[in-house]
Amino acid sequence: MIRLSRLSDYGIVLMTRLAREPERALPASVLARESAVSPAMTGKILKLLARAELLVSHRGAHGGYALARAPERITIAEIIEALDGPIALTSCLRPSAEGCGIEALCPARTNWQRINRAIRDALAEVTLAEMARPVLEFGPAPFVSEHASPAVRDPAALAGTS
Amino acid sequence: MIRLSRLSDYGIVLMTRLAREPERALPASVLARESAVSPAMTGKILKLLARAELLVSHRGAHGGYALARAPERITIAEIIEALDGPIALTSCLRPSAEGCGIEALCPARTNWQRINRAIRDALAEVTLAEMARPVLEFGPAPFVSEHASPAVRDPAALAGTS
DNA sequence: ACCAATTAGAACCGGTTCGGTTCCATTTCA
DNA sequence: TGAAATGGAACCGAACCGGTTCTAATTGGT
Ligand code: FES
Ligand code: FES
Repeated sequence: MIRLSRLSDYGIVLMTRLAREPERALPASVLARESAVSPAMTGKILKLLARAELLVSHRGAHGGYALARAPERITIAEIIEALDGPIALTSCLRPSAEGCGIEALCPARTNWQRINRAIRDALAEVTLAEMARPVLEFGPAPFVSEHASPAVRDPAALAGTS
Repeated sequence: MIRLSRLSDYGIVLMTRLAREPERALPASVLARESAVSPAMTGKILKLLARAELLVSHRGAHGGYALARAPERITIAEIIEALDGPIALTSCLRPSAEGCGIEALCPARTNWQRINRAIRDALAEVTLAEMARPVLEFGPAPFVSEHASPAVRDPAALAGTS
């Protein structure tokens, strides 16, 4: 049903958290805690995002991750592509996949591309900055979401360490 | 990676085939053959589409399926929703799913909705008629596509029974 | 009346994917 | 040198999903 992989889901949440304090580097552990994503998953995801150069990492004690660019210049599409590979609805459209040999014949092809492009554009138009922008006007909301590993669903996280 | 389920993929192909001759009812068997989708899958899909009232079915000998409305009035979004349920990227947004209890708090929520809406709109703006519109100008293209069950990939289908 | 064609609907099955974890190596700072 | 981090890979189990099969109900033709 056109679903987003959990990886991307969590990834967006984590990035959103980072977008609240650009420049500042946070270790995976606190990102995990404050975003209610399991530490293991968090690690995996941050590593991927760093490899994709959406994050810069600093190793060693007092290390951590920080956004590689300003939140306004990072799009949801980029995050998804970093974590789940290129955005392509059908296997036919996936770049290197052996997938489809008869593109030249298939009458549906360019139409698929139209749909694909539409979705890609939609995702590319939402920036991290927009996602981070709090919805409620009475102060910054606590950073907790169901976009969280099933386990970590204890309200303790609500304490808001930020 | 934001992928479309095979069910919807095939479904769109089948619907596209039907859109070439609206009004006319075709039995599942010939739809399967001409669209290069396995007969079993075809049956399953058509039943779902009929139940969703996108198709009208006629039982018994000389039965078959026909579009319930004009191709211009059927959107890709409808087809996908008929086959794979409501279009919702994250589990939080899925209607009845127990999913998320803290929507009121989650700062990301309305932002997710924005993304979701964007995609939905993109899909709702492409009609079957547009999909059916052949791309090449030299005559109607043969109806074969990789949007087909792995098995049925024999070029025999190219014979074009239409 | 009967048979063949066809849809309706459900149950079932095997495989792939993916969410999630764990382990070890490497880097950095105190 | 040791604690705190990230880097990277391998691994596992389970849910999902593509795909099949079987039986019942309906309809038209002979
Ligand atoms: S937690 Fe449900 S919308 Fe974010
Ligand atoms: S067959 Fe590959 S695009 Fe349709």
